[in-house]
Amino acid sequence: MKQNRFKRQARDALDWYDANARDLPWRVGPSARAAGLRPDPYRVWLSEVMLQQTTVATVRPRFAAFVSRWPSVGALAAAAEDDVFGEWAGLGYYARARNLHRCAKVVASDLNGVFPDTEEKLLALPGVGPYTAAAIAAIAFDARAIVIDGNIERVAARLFAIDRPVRVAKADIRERLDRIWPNDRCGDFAQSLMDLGATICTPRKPSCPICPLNDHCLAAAGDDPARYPTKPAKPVRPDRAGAAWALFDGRDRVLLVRRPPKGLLGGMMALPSAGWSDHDDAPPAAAQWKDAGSIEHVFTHFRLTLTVHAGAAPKGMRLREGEVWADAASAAVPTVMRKAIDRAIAHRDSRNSPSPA
DNA sequence: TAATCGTGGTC
DNA sequence: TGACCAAGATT
Repeated sequence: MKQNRFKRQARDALDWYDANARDLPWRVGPSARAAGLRPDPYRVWLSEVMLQQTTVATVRPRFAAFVSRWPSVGALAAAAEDDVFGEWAGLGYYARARNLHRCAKVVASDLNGVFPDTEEKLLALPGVGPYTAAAIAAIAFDARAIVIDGNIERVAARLFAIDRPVRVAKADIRERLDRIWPNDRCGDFAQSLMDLGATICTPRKPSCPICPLNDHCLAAAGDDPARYPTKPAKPVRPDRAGAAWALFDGRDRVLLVRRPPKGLLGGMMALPSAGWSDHDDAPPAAAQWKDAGSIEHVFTHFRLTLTVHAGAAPKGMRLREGEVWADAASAAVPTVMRKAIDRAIAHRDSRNSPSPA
Protein backbone atom coordinates (compact mmCIF):
# COMPACT_ATOMS: atom_id res chain seq x y z
CA MET A 1 0.00 0.00 0.00
CA LYS A 2 1.38 3.37 -1.00
CA GLN A 3 1.08 5.97 1.70
CA ASN A 4 2.56 9.05 0.06
CA ARG A 5 0.25 11.31 2.00
CA PHE A 6 2.42 10.61 5.05
CA LYS A 7 5.81 11.92 6.01
CA ARG A 8 8.45 9.24 5.83
CA GLN A 9 8.59 8.72 9.58
CA ALA A 10 4.82 8.29 9.78
CA ARG A 11 4.74 6.03 6.72
CA ASP A 12 7.43 3.75 8.10
CA ALA A 13 5.85 3.58 11.53
CA LEU A 14 2.40 2.85 10.08
CA ASP A 15 3.73 0.16 7.74
CA TRP A 16 5.46 -1.46 10.69
CA TYR A 17 2.27 -1.18 12.75
CA ASP A 18 0.19 -2.82 10.03
CA ALA A 19 2.45 -5.87 10.22
CA ASN A 20 3.40 -5.88 13.90
CA ALA A 21 0.64 -4.31 16.01
CA ARG A 22 0.15 -6.00 19.36
CA ASP A 23 -3.11 -7.92 19.66
CA LEU A 24 -4.87 -6.19 22.56
CA PRO A 25 -8.47 -6.70 23.71
CA TRP A 26 -9.39 -3.02 23.42
CA ARG A 27 -8.18 -2.84 19.81
CA VAL A 28 -9.87 -3.96 16.61
CA GLY A 29 -8.01 -6.53 14.53
CA PRO A 30 -6.08 -5.71 11.33
CA SER A 31 -8.82 -6.85 8.95
CA ALA A 32 -11.52 -4.90 10.78
CA ARG A 33 -9.24 -1.88 10.87
CA ALA A 34 -8.63 -2.16 7.13
CA ALA A 35 -12.39 -2.23 6.67
CA GLY A 36 -12.63 1.11 8.46
CA LEU A 37 -14.07 -0.23 11.71
CA ARG A 38 -13.32 1.85 14.78
CA PRO A 39 -12.91 0.56 18.32
CA ASP A 40 -15.69 1.13 20.87
CA PRO A 41 -15.04 4.49 22.61
CA TYR A 42 -16.15 2.98 25.91
CA ARG A 43 -13.51 0.29 25.69
CA VAL A 44 -10.87 2.77 24.54
CA TRP A 45 -11.63 5.08 27.46
CA LEU A 46 -11.71 2.24 29.99
CA SER A 47 -8.42 0.79 28.76
CA GLU A 48 -6.70 4.18 28.71
CA VAL A 49 -7.68 4.92 32.30
CA MET A 50 -6.58 1.46 33.43
CA LEU A 51 -3.29 1.80 31.55
CA GLN A 52 -2.31 5.03 33.30
CA GLN A 53 1.02 4.14 34.94
CA THR A 54 0.03 0.48 34.73
CA THR A 55 1.44 -2.30 32.57
CA VAL A 56 -0.46 -4.02 29.76
CA ALA A 57 0.05 -7.39 31.48
CA THR A 58 -1.63 -6.11 34.64
CA VAL A 59 -4.50 -4.45 32.80
CA ARG A 60 -5.41 -7.32 30.47
CA PRO A 61 -7.38 -9.52 32.93
CA ARG A 62 -8.83 -6.51 34.78
CA PHE A 63 -10.13 -5.03 31.54
CA ALA A 64 -11.77 -8.34 30.68
CA ALA A 65 -13.46 -8.49 34.08
CA PHE A 66 -14.76 -4.92 33.78
CA VAL A 67 -16.23 -5.21 30.29
CA SER A 68 -17.71 -8.59 31.12
CA ARG A 69 -19.46 -7.18 34.17
CA TRP A 70 -20.24 -3.75 32.68
CA PRO A 71 -20.36 -4.01 28.84
CA SER A 72 -21.37 -0.38 28.30
CA VAL A 73 -20.84 3.03 29.86
CA GLY A 74 -24.50 2.96 30.89
CA ALA A 75 -24.03 -0.29 32.74
CA LEU A 76 -20.97 1.04 34.52
CA ALA A 77 -22.79 4.25 35.43
CA ALA A 78 -25.60 2.21 36.98
CA ALA A 79 -23.20 0.18 39.13
CA ALA A 80 -22.79 0.79 42.85
CA GLU A 81 -19.61 2.72 43.56
CA ASP A 82 -18.57 0.06 46.03
CA ASP A 83 -18.73 -2.60 43.32
CA VAL A 84 -16.46 -0.50 41.11
CA PHE A 85 -13.98 -0.15 43.97
CA GLY A 86 -14.19 -3.89 44.48
CA GLU A 87 -13.27 -4.64 40.86
CA TRP A 88 -10.47 -2.07 41.06
CA ALA A 89 -8.92 -3.48 44.26
CA GLY A 90 -5.23 -4.22 43.74
CA LEU A 91 -4.87 -2.04 40.64
CA GLY A 92 -3.54 0.98 42.55
CA TYR A 93 -4.07 4.73 42.15
CA TYR A 94 -7.57 4.41 43.55
CA ALA A 95 -8.63 7.94 42.62
CA ARG A 96 -8.89 6.46 39.14
CA ALA A 97 -11.74 4.20 40.25
CA ARG A 98 -13.71 7.08 41.73
CA ASN A 99 -13.16 9.27 38.66
CA LEU A 100 -13.96 6.37 36.35
CA HIS A 101 -17.36 5.95 37.95
CA ARG A 102 -17.99 9.70 38.04
CA CYS A 103 -17.07 9.94 34.36
CA ALA A 104 -19.38 7.06 33.44
CA LYS A 105 -22.25 8.84 35.18
CA VAL A 106 -21.55 12.11 33.36
CA VAL A 107 -21.43 10.39 29.96
CA ALA A 108 -24.50 8.27 30.66
CA SER A 109 -26.63 11.04 32.19
CA ASP A 110 -25.50 14.31 30.61
CA LEU A 111 -24.21 13.08 27.24
CA ASN A 112 -26.84 10.49 26.38
CA GLY A 113 -24.33 7.68 26.74
CA VAL A 114 -22.13 9.01 23.91
CA PHE A 115 -18.49 9.85 24.46
CA PRO A 116 -17.35 13.26 23.11
CA ASP A 117 -15.20 13.08 19.97
CA THR A 118 -12.94 16.09 20.56
CA GLU A 119 -9.92 16.51 22.80
CA GLU A 120 -11.36 19.61 24.41
CA LYS A 121 -14.62 17.99 25.48
CA LEU A 122 -12.91 14.79 26.58
CA LEU A 123 -10.51 16.80 28.72
CA ALA A 124 -13.43 18.09 30.76
CA LEU A 125 -14.36 14.58 31.94
CA PRO A 126 -13.27 13.36 35.39
CA GLY A 127 -10.04 11.39 35.34
CA VAL A 128 -9.30 12.37 31.72
CA GLY A 129 -6.12 14.45 31.45
CA PRO A 130 -4.13 15.72 28.45
CA TYR A 131 -2.78 12.31 27.46
CA THR A 132 -6.02 10.36 27.81
CA ALA A 133 -8.09 13.01 26.02
CA ALA A 134 -5.71 12.97 23.06
CA ALA A 135 -5.55 9.17 23.03
CA ILE A 136 -9.34 8.70 22.99
CA ALA A 137 -9.82 11.38 20.34
CA ALA A 138 -7.18 9.83 18.09
CA ILE A 139 -7.82 6.13 18.68
CA ALA A 140 -11.61 6.07 18.94
CA PHE A 141 -12.45 8.94 16.55
CA ASP A 142 -9.36 9.38 14.38
CA ALA A 143 -9.17 13.04 15.36
CA ARG A 144 -5.84 14.74 14.74
CA ALA A 145 -4.59 14.77 18.31
CA ILE A 146 -0.91 14.70 19.26
CA VAL A 147 -0.74 11.84 21.74
CA ILE A 148 2.20 11.87 24.14
CA ASP A 149 2.65 9.19 26.77
CA GLY A 150 5.83 7.88 28.37
CA ASN A 151 6.59 5.62 25.42
CA ILE A 152 6.12 8.30 22.79
CA GLU A 153 8.11 10.76 24.87
CA ARG A 154 11.03 8.32 24.89
CA VAL A 155 10.74 7.50 21.18
CA ALA A 156 10.63 11.21 20.34
CA ALA A 157 13.53 12.08 22.62
CA ARG A 158 15.63 9.54 20.70
CA LEU A 159 14.27 10.26 17.24
CA PHE A 160 15.16 13.95 17.64
CA ALA A 161 18.10 13.47 20.04
CA ILE A 162 16.67 15.81 22.63
CA ASP A 163 19.34 16.41 25.28
CA ARG A 164 17.37 18.42 27.79
CA PRO A 165 15.29 16.64 30.46
CA VAL A 166 11.84 15.76 29.09
CA ARG A 167 10.32 17.83 31.90
CA VAL A 168 11.58 21.06 30.30
CA ALA A 169 11.53 19.84 26.69
CA LYS A 170 7.81 19.03 26.59
CA ALA A 171 6.85 21.85 24.22
CA ASP A 172 9.78 21.07 21.96
CA ILE A 173 8.84 17.39 21.80
CA ARG A 174 5.24 18.26 20.97
CA GLU A 175 6.30 20.66 18.22
CA ARG A 176 8.64 18.17 16.59
CA LEU A 177 6.06 15.39 16.78
CA ASP A 178 3.45 17.72 15.26
CA ARG A 179 5.66 18.10 12.19
CA ILE A 180 5.68 14.38 11.41
CA TRP A 181 2.18 13.58 12.72
CA PRO A 182 -0.21 12.40 9.96
CA ASN A 183 -3.57 13.98 9.23
CA ASP A 184 -5.39 10.68 9.24
CA ARG A 185 -4.73 7.30 10.88
CA CYS A 186 -3.76 9.41 13.90
CA GLY A 187 -4.82 6.72 16.34
CA ASP A 188 -2.85 4.06 14.51
CA PHE A 189 0.20 6.32 14.38
CA ALA A 190 0.00 7.01 18.11
CA GLN A 191 -0.34 3.30 18.81
CA SER A 192 2.48 2.48 16.44
CA LEU A 193 4.81 4.71 18.47
CA MET A 194 3.54 3.17 21.72
CA ASP A 195 4.10 -0.35 20.40
CA LEU A 196 7.54 0.68 19.19
CA GLY A 197 8.34 2.05 22.63
CA ALA A 198 7.08 -1.08 24.33
CA THR A 199 8.81 -3.63 22.12
CA ILE A 200 11.77 -2.04 20.29
CA CYS A 201 12.57 1.45 21.54
CA THR A 202 12.66 0.15 25.12
CA PRO A 203 14.11 2.12 28.05
CA ARG A 204 17.13 -0.17 28.31
CA LYS A 205 18.91 -1.90 25.43
CA PRO A 206 16.72 -0.71 22.55
CA SER A 207 16.72 -2.93 19.44
CA CYS A 208 17.74 -0.20 17.02
CA PRO A 209 18.80 -2.51 14.16
CA ILE A 210 15.24 -3.78 13.70
CA CYS A 211 13.54 -0.44 14.30
CA PRO A 212 11.48 0.89 11.38
CA LEU A 213 12.52 4.43 12.34
CA ASN A 214 16.23 3.62 12.50
CA ASP A 215 17.02 5.59 9.35
CA HIS A 216 15.35 8.69 10.75
CA CYS A 217 16.65 8.44 14.31
CA LEU A 218 19.30 10.91 15.44
CA ALA A 219 19.99 8.94 18.64
CA ALA A 220 20.56 5.73 16.68
CA ALA A 221 23.08 7.60 14.57
CA GLY A 222 25.06 8.33 17.74
CA ASP A 223 26.96 5.91 19.93
CA ASP A 224 24.49 5.48 22.82
CA PRO A 225 20.80 5.78 21.89
CA ALA A 226 19.76 4.61 25.36
CA ARG A 227 21.06 7.78 26.97
CA TYR A 228 17.89 9.48 25.80
CA PRO A 229 15.66 10.63 27.36
CA THR A 230 17.63 12.31 30.13
CA LYS A 231 15.91 12.05 33.50
CA PRO A 232 16.38 13.94 36.75
CA ALA A 233 17.52 12.01 39.84
CA LYS A 234 14.71 10.54 41.90
CA PRO A 235 14.20 11.72 45.47
CA VAL A 236 14.91 9.18 48.20
CA ARG A 237 11.94 7.28 49.60
CA PRO A 238 11.51 7.90 53.36
CA ASP A 239 10.47 5.14 55.76
CA ARG A 240 7.21 5.19 57.62
CA ALA A 241 5.79 2.85 60.26
CA GLY A 242 2.27 2.20 61.47
CA ALA A 243 -0.06 -0.34 63.03
CA ALA A 244 -3.07 -2.25 61.71
CA TRP A 245 -5.62 -4.29 63.62
CA ALA A 246 -7.19 -7.46 62.28
CA LEU A 247 -10.25 -8.32 64.33
CA PHE A 248 -11.71 -11.75 63.50
CA ASP A 249 -15.18 -13.05 64.24
CA GLY A 250 -15.72 -16.77 64.71
CA ARG A 251 -16.34 -17.41 61.01
CA ASP A 252 -13.21 -16.40 59.13
CA ARG A 253 -14.36 -12.84 58.74
CA VAL A 254 -12.34 -9.73 59.50
CA LEU A 255 -13.45 -6.22 60.44
CA LEU A 256 -12.96 -3.61 57.70
CA VAL A 257 -13.53 0.14 57.58
CA ARG A 258 -13.77 2.48 54.61
CA ARG A 259 -10.89 4.90 54.08
CA PRO A 260 -11.71 8.61 53.58
CA PRO A 261 -12.73 9.40 49.99
CA LYS A 262 -9.57 11.32 49.13
CA GLY A 263 -5.90 10.70 49.80
CA LEU A 264 -4.02 7.46 50.21
CA LEU A 265 -6.15 4.40 49.32
CA GLY A 266 -9.07 6.85 49.13
CA GLY A 267 -12.48 5.20 49.30
CA MET A 268 -11.15 1.66 49.63
CA MET A 269 -12.00 -0.85 52.36
CA ALA A 270 -9.11 -1.48 54.74
CA LEU A 271 -8.12 -2.79 58.14
CA PRO A 272 -8.35 -0.14 60.84
CA SER A 273 -4.84 1.33 61.01
CA ALA A 274 -2.92 4.29 62.34
CA GLY A 275 0.39 6.11 62.33
CA TRP A 276 1.39 5.96 58.68
CA SER A 277 -0.96 8.19 56.65
CA ASP A 278 -2.89 11.37 57.34
CA HIS A 279 -5.81 9.29 58.54
CA ASP A 280 -5.82 7.33 61.84
CA ASP A 281 -8.42 4.80 62.94
CA ALA A 282 -9.06 3.89 66.56
CA PRO A 283 -8.25 0.26 67.38
CA PRO A 284 -11.40 -1.87 67.50
CA ALA A 285 -12.41 -3.40 70.82
CA ALA A 286 -10.85 -6.83 71.35
CA ALA A 287 -10.43 -8.86 74.52
CA GLN A 288 -6.75 -9.12 73.74
CA TRP A 289 -4.44 -8.12 70.86
CA LYS A 290 -1.64 -10.42 69.79
CA ASP A 291 1.37 -9.34 67.78
CA ALA A 292 1.02 -11.01 64.39
CA GLY A 293 4.31 -9.71 63.02
CA SER A 294 4.72 -7.06 60.37
CA ILE A 295 4.59 -6.57 56.60
CA GLU A 296 6.51 -4.26 54.31
CA HIS A 297 5.10 -2.35 51.40
CA VAL A 298 6.54 0.19 48.98
CA PHE A 299 4.40 3.11 47.87
CA THR A 300 5.36 5.71 45.30
CA HIS A 301 6.82 8.14 47.80
CA PHE A 302 7.57 6.13 50.97
CA ARG A 303 8.23 2.65 52.35
CA LEU A 304 5.89 1.30 54.97
CA THR A 305 6.44 -1.15 57.78
CA LEU A 306 3.05 -2.09 59.15
CA THR A 307 2.84 -3.92 62.47
CA VAL A 308 -0.15 -6.24 62.41
CA HIS A 309 -2.16 -7.00 65.53
CA ALA A 310 -4.66 -9.87 65.55
CA GLY A 311 -7.54 -10.34 67.93
CA ALA A 312 -10.92 -12.00 68.39
CA ALA A 313 -14.16 -10.07 68.54
CA PRO A 314 -15.85 -10.00 71.95
CA LYS A 315 -19.07 -11.96 72.19
CA GLY A 316 -22.10 -9.96 71.14
CA MET A 317 -20.01 -7.20 69.63
CA ARG A 318 -21.92 -4.64 67.59
CA LEU A 319 -20.53 -2.96 64.51
CA ARG A 320 -20.02 0.77 64.64
CA GLU A 321 -20.84 3.16 61.80
CA GLY A 322 -18.80 2.34 58.70
CA GLU A 323 -17.59 -1.03 59.96
CA VAL A 324 -18.31 -4.25 58.09
CA TRP A 325 -17.40 -7.91 58.37
CA ALA A 326 -15.76 -9.29 55.24
CA ASP A 327 -14.46 -12.74 54.34
CA ALA A 328 -10.81 -12.46 55.33
CA ALA A 329 -9.41 -14.63 52.56
CA SER A 330 -11.26 -12.98 49.68
CA ALA A 331 -12.03 -9.37 50.68
CA ALA A 332 -11.41 -6.83 47.89
CA VAL A 333 -8.78 -4.58 49.44
CA PRO A 334 -5.63 -2.76 48.32
CA THR A 335 -2.52 -4.93 48.15
CA VAL A 336 -0.95 -3.47 51.30
CA MET A 337 -4.06 -4.50 53.22
CA ARG A 338 -4.12 -7.91 51.56
CA LYS A 339 -0.59 -8.48 52.86
CA ALA A 340 -1.62 -7.41 56.37
CA ILE A 341 -4.72 -9.62 56.43
CA ASP A 342 -2.74 -12.59 55.12
CA ARG A 343 -0.15 -11.99 57.85
CA ALA A 344 -2.89 -12.03 60.50
CA ILE A 345 -4.43 -15.19 59.05
CA ALA A 346 -1.04 -16.91 59.01
CA HIS A 347 -0.45 -15.91 62.61
CA ARG A 348 -3.85 -17.18 63.70
CA ASP A 349 -3.43 -20.49 61.84
CA SER A 350 0.08 -21.02 63.18
CA ARG A 351 -1.26 -20.62 66.69
CA ASN A 352 -4.12 -23.02 66.10
CA SER A 353 -1.96 -25.74 64.57
CA PRO A 354 1.74 -25.11 65.15
CA SER A 355 3.82 -26.46 62.31
CA PRO A 356 6.85 -28.61 63.12
CA ALA A 357 10.09 -26.62 63.37
C1' DT B 1 4.75 23.94 40.08
C1' DA B 2 5.84 20.16 42.66
C1' DA B 3 3.88 16.73 45.52
C1' DT B 4 0.77 13.09 45.88
C1' DC B 5 -1.03 8.84 44.51
C1' DG B 6 -0.08 1.83 44.06
C1' DT B 7 1.51 -2.03 42.33
C1' DG B 8 4.12 -5.73 40.01
C1' DG B 9 7.87 -6.91 37.02
C1' DT B 10 12.69 -6.55 35.59
C1' DC B 11 17.60 -6.55 35.80
C1' DT C 1 18.22 -6.48 46.64
C1' DG C 2 17.10 -2.17 45.37
C1' DA C 3 16.25 1.06 41.77
C1' DC C 4 13.87 1.74 37.81
C1' DC C 5 9.83 1.63 35.11
C1' DA C 6 4.66 1.39 33.16
C1' DA C 7 -0.81 4.09 27.60
C1' DG C 8 -0.71 10.09 34.02
C1' DA C 9 -4.27 12.95 36.71
C1' DT C 10 -5.11 16.05 40.26
C1' DT C 11 -4.39 19.86 43.30
